[in-house]
Amino acid sequence: MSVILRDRRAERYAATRREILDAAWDLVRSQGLASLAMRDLGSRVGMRAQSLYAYFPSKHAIFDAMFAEANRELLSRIEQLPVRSDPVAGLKENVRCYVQFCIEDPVRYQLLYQRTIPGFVPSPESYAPAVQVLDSARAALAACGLTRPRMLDVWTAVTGGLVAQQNANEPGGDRWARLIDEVVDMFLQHYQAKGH
Amino acid sequence: MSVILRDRRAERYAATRREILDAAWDLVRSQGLASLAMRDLGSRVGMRAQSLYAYFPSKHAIFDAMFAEANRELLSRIEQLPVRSDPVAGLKENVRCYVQFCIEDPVRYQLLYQRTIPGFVPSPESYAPAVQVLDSARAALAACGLTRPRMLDVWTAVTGGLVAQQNANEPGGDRWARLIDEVVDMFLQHYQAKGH
DNA sequence: GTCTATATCCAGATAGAC
DNA sequence: GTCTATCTGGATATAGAC
Repeated sequence: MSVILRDRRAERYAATRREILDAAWDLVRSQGLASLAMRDLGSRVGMRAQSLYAYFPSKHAIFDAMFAEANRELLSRIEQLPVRSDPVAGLKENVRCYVQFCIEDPVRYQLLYQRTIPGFVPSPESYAPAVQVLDSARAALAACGLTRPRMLDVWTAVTGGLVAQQNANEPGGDRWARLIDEVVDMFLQHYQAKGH
Repeated sequence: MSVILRDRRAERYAATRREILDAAWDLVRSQGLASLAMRDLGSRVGMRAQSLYAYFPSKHAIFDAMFAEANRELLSRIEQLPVRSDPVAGLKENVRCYVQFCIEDPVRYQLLYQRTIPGFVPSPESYAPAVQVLDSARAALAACGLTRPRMLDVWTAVTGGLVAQQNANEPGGDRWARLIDEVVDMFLQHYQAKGH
């Protein structure tokens, strides 16, 4: 009778991949996205650069895995937000979660939202969670009675603008992030008024 | 008696610098900022890469000259806007000018507002006009009775957000740019109301 | 001011032994 | 799965002749 065994080899393989990705995050955070080099990455995990190719077929594949990982992390946080009976509270929680995620790691933000790596295009699978994140914002707005596409565009501009200014001008600070409530109030007062 | 002669040599030198910068703009627009290479640039103007060093001491110096040029261009456009008796009209004209400048050339936007070139830091002289541009926004807001620093931060977030979304998601389009009036109205209705 | 020649260094990726 | 060895190509920048 056959027994089910853990695949120790696969486990070790996955653990090494995990280790490589962690090292890659460390490196890009300290030296910048564009400066990630296979050699540095290899030596960080105790390998020659060439050996990394046993785990990832290319450097862009590493970026793609990081891109997917970051998107999944954001989606996971959004999905774990408590359900609010007050839709405005829900909307504020949604945007707070998004802004916090974007400003707590400017390099991750750069990878996800600014396309600055020559030749890197994320795969559709890696990009997919971002669509769900946008859907969550759409749903949060709809719960507040705001369903027009234009309103979602203004919403992404306003919230994305806070994050962009924060990361560009004062990374690590909160000069723009602390304006969230004020900006959401401004938005809601405008669009929840009659006439829209 | 001495006569004043044109310095033909200096004129030629300046013209060649001008030609190099124009070629650099062409190249980064078609291939991306990060892909600008001295060889490509040289061959675009009919030189070896090494000869470019007679005109610019380094590649970063070329980026710095482009950075300065773009900032001066924006400031020049802002300063040439007609004076408006209606401060709201003045504010809208200011932001329209800014947004138009940012979206008509996404690569220039990337150079000015996203720091993505490893090691490149603009010189203070090149950066200076950007301060005056921000001052013009501050003045336009003040003319509308909005003088608190927080209001300027919200303003830069809102207008910067429109530009960031436009360039990131639909470069060359106007899906966010056409929301300017609506967003300015939202902003003014909020901050020109009593209580601020 | 432009050239050739070169220095120096780096990159991503592959082949094949073990 | 990791290594050595290597391929191939890229880069910025300098030296010195003309």
